[in-house]
Amino acid sequence: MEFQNEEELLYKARKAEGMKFHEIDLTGRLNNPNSKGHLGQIIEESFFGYEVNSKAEADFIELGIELKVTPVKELKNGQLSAKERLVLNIIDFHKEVQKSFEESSFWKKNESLLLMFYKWIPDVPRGEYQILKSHLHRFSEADLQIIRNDWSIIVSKINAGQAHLISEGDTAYLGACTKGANRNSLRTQPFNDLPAMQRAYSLKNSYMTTLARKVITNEHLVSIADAIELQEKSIGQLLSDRFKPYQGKALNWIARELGIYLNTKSKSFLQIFVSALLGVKGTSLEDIEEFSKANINFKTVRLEPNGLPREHMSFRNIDFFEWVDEDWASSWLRSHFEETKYLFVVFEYRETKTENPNRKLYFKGVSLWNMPMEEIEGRLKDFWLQVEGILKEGVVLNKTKRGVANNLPGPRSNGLCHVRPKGRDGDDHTPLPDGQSIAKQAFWIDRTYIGEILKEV
DNA sequence: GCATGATCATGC
DNA sequence: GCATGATCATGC
Repeated sequence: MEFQNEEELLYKARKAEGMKFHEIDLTGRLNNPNSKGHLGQIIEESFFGYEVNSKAEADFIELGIELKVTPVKELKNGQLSAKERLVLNIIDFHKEVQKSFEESSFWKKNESLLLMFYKWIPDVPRGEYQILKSHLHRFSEADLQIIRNDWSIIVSKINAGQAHLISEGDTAYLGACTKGANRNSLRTQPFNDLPAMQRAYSLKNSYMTTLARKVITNEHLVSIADAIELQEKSIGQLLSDRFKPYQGKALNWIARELGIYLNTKSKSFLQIFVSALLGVKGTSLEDIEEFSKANINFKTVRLEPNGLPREHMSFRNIDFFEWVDEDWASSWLRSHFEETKYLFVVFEYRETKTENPNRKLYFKGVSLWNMPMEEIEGRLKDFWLQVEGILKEGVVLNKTKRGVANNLPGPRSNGLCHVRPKGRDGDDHTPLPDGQSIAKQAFWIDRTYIGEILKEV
């Protein structure tokens, strides 16, 4: 079927809204177990009636529009979320470095995307999935500035001979995710003899989630930067600049200046502080567009006069059954640190607690950080494997004077991260795969490592 | 002084 | 009720 213009195409695409895949499939692809997951092909073939292809040109060539069929899911709290990142075209490391953004394979193929969102439901046959929304997506100017910057980051890594070290965490909206049957899907790279994992451009899960919520459930977010500002600065630079006027100032001075009440003990302290400094007082941080799309999380850090935090930094509690069920490549830990950026909001004490129990807190600055790939595939991986081994062999629990000791890797065991308890009390237990029960444990990053990252702030 | 196990406070 | 961000407290 040929479409004369995009209105015609969109009119047709919208007719799919509300339909289930078994109502669309005319060629029996749904029942073919070898045609795994290719719901997009059913749409191409049975709904739009054109031959399935994998050409470099866009799917609707005449219109320069690329078709993408992509799942969303419902979270436990009822909110809509992208089920996965949107995987775009494969990157040819050799060719891409010779191009400008405008000539890039990314832009050539994905400038206009016809997105068809369908709802994925666990344990339901694929034919029952329903198309929720057809949407013609064009990048806003502000998004485009960030994506240009992301594209340059990816290309400069290839130029630096580091195609094998690319990580999704390096960029904000546009990622370069691994794509291939397995870890042996390797390709050569132009400036290094080391082979690199095959990679494709992708729009990050967080970007797709934000987009789905906007398009499907009309949720609106607050933006902190416009296209003009983003033309000159990355999000990281922009944030440092916004926070700069307050650097080195005492917290109570800042609070007075901004007309906010800050109780450092309160859990909403960080929200209030950051949103006030960014000029969007009262907005919760997850409702800030740029943070939501780039999957930026927040952590407060309080440095002691020696430049180290007093405490290690805790993350989510560990589900030990999940740990042994997954393998490293698909583990929560790996994906989390590959896909998440952290904005550390750093404060410092200038006196020790013994010198002055009522010491003041000063704002030191912010730092946008993601765990480098070398670290993820190095110490983090070793740690993950070590824990997996202990869980499979059985955890050794020993009652001591101070509670129950275990043989999971503790602080300083690798300089990066460790396992430590985090629960209501010592009786707040969780089951282990070996049948025992242990006080709830969390994943922690060592304070020395945090201190190291924040040295330059 | 720090590792290490334990616990608090808050918000959903 | 529980996860999460944060902090306490003590023995080595």
